[in-house]
Amino acid sequence: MSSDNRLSRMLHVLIHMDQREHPLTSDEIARMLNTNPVVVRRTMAGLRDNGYVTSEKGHGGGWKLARPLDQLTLLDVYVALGNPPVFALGLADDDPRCLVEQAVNDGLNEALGKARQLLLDRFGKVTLADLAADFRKRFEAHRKRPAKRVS
Amino acid sequence: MSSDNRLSRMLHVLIHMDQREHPLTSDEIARMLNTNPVVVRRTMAGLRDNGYVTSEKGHGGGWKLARPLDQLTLLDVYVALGNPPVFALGLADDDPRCLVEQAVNDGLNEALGKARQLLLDRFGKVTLADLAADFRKRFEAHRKRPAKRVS
DNA sequence: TCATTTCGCAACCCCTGTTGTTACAAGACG
DNA sequence: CGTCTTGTAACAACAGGGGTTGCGAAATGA
Repeated sequence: MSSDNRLSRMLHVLIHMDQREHPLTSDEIARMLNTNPVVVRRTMAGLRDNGYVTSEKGHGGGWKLARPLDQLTLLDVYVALGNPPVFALGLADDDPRCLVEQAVNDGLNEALGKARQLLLDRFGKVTLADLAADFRKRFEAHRKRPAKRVS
Repeated sequence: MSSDNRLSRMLHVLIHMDQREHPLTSDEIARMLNTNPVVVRRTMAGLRDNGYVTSEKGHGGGWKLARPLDQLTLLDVYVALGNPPVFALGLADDDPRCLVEQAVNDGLNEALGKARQLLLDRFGKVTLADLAADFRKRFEAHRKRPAKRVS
């Protein structure tokens, strides 16, 4: 597992939750994600703390969406996960004495900062409803052409 | 180690190499980077294989720049390091059957792809000479005002 | 009341990739 | 030949996401 899949997984789950009436249990979600319920609870905890989903214990319990998908952006979910690092690339020393390294840091920071900003701006503009709409389009196409296309 | 510091380190070293006449040994470089010579050789190997630096054994040996800094971009160095992953974020499944997950992947891939492209485009436009020029500016400023400024 | 369902959470191990370290071979120079 | 220096293999250290087990607590239903 080289990379952090939490955002991807949470988006996936949230859209499924919107498609269903009843709450989803951690166990059901775990099967969707090919993982196990503890990982699900651990990851969803941030979304719960931010009020995007609610969890209920006992019979008939599980996870429910707390707001419509068009009021939830990818950025909201990303932030709810605790702003995990975007880049695998980093600086050798954040506050170096060497003037050469300071110049290098500034050059890299400018490029990384711009890329990060572009990414997060985009995340902030895309709602989960946008992704769900894309899903519905695929679903319609799939009904008409259920055979596998191998391009 | 949360992130990959090789690019940052190599940029740092290459600019120092340009400031000096004689070859730099792995040992000297290691001291600059607060690491040890084996790490230096391992990391510089990619730059050597791409012809950006040369290495010589024995007395008076070490590492030398093989081309001027204005003919070396950050992208060149990045690629010479083997195109390491840019993002710490990734998809749960690269080729999912679930249509919801496909929609999520497309949404994320678009945002990540654009950010990656912006970053690498920028890397391709900045030469090591640009960073060196920034260093020289800092150096001049430092000579006039050597006292620490704490903002 | 009691059993069952379900979340909450701590504690641990596993995996992957960078970094650090030791050891040794091989080439270059005096 | 002796020393300097790179080249490389092998392995430990470390960090962070992910997986697993175990147990507690709350809600439900009989």
